[in-house]
Amino acid sequence: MDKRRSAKSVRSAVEPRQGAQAIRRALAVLRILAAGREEGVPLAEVIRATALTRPTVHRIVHVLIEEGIVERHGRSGRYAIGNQVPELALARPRPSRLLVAANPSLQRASAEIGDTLFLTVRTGNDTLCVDRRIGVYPIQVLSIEVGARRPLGVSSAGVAILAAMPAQEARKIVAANEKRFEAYRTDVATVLGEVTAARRLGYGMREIGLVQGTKSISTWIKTPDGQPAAAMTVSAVRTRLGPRREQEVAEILLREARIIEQAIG
Amino acid sequence: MDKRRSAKSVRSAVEPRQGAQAIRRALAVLRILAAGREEGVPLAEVIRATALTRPTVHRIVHVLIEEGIVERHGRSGRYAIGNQVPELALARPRPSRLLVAANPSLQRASAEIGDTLFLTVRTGNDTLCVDRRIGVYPIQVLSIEVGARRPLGVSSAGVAILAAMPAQEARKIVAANEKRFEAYRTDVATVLGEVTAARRLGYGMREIGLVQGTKSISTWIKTPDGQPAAAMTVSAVRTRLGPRREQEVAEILLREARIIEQAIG
DNA sequence: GCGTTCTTGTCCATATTATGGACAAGAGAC
DNA sequence: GTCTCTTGTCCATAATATGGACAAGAACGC
Repeated sequence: MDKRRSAKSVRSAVEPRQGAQAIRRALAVLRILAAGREEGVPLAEVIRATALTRPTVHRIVHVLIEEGIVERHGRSGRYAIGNQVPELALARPRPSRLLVAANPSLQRASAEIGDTLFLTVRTGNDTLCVDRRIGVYPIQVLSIEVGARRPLGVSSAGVAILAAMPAQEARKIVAANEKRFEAYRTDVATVLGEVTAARRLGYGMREIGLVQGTKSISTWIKTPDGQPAAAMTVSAVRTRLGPRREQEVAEILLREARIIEQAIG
Repeated sequence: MDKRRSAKSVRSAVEPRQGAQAIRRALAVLRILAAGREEGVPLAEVIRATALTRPTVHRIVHVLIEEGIVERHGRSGRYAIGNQVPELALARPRPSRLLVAANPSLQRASAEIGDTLFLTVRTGNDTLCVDRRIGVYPIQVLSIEVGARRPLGVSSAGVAILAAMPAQEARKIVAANEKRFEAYRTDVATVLGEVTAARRLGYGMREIGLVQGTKSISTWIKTPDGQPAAAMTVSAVRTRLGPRREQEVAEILLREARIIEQAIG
């Protein structure tokens, strides 16, 4: 408790504000629910993912239902993000600067590559798909949709974003997501290995994508202050991304990532 | 405290869940911030509008900033809805059912009337503009944008929505908004008078719109269970909405409102 | 310059609030 | 029937969030 006093002058950067445990917990719950999209998430999984106790999660979720922030699905009893969240979101200008800046690059790269392209941002300890372009090639990986949210580290976009940040910060995020990795059949060590490999390679890559038989390549996009802002990903059936083509695709993605960085600078 | 026990069996409908004061307060703050759109709201106004104390609002707002839910604008120091809210909103399917159902009616009415058309929903104690169609007439009321949020009662859409609900419930909402009416130079008595007039007339009307020199006409749209779901509004410069044309416009709005009610039923 | 009136930010003793262990009850599986 | 999964609830208690009081800064007038 004396720590608080001594750190007074640098608090904003260093020390989390106190006196709002409940609010922080409610937000943690909301973020887990957001990962469940329309179908929602059963209570037990929220408890697991947040490491909170049953009564606490139960209370939070039900208060949020009363407030319209969370909805409960009739038959399944799963909890999901409610109507009022997009209503609050209308207060912000849309589309975001990043989306505007990335648009031409996505257009260009999609035409050039022909496979599905994703734009993914970091939000807290998650990755969030914010844009998608379908290519011209007849076989496309469509399983990841705009709004898809996963723990940072389980997708190639997540690996790329982690690779673009200071190693220590990346380790902290990966550690925080440990409990959630189980559901994706991975673990802290595997993810950190992939991140290191991505740093060496200059881009993120997954031989085995989240979808069976697919392969993904991701480049990171940094803000002027060096923080990773987003990742640009190509996903395709594995046979379409052999070593030679991997090289080609990576070069296009790297080129466009630099262009987007200029645009948001 | 003994009340809680006796009401046990009907709690879900009657009694608000306890043990989450902080979360409820944080949401109240967020809703006020949402009304400030991009420009945001100064802290003092949040304190006024929520009737919370300064330290409480300050703490809530700054925790929400740390969590990315709220942003603070550089020069003005105002607080606004942050980036992470639309990110959470991506978890929901867009566009909403109402928007889909109302689309053809808005199209048709807009072409027929020629003035600006708004679709407005109720969210808590607020009205929220969720769609807008610009007409063909050269003078258009454009000051109200998608995302605009006001206390229920200050706009003709709000009056229409209040008129469509049980009188007692409407009174409760109007009373809850009392503190926020000042900023719009109105009060509880005036609003209740307008609501009564709207009930008699069958639609909401404001001779003096929120924008100087404009007039608005609104019809309500109800869900199958009789709850008001939205309002459909025409705004125009006052001279364009004389008694005869008011009648015409109201009839078109009433016709389309019934069609939308069928579509969402 | 100095006072006045705004604003935002902070401290800390305190009472209220949120917490979680323990238990209950319901739904499936076998 | 039992076992195992889920969700929901109670209530004594500790910890949390609260708000009165104060500080400090900004903008204005003179």
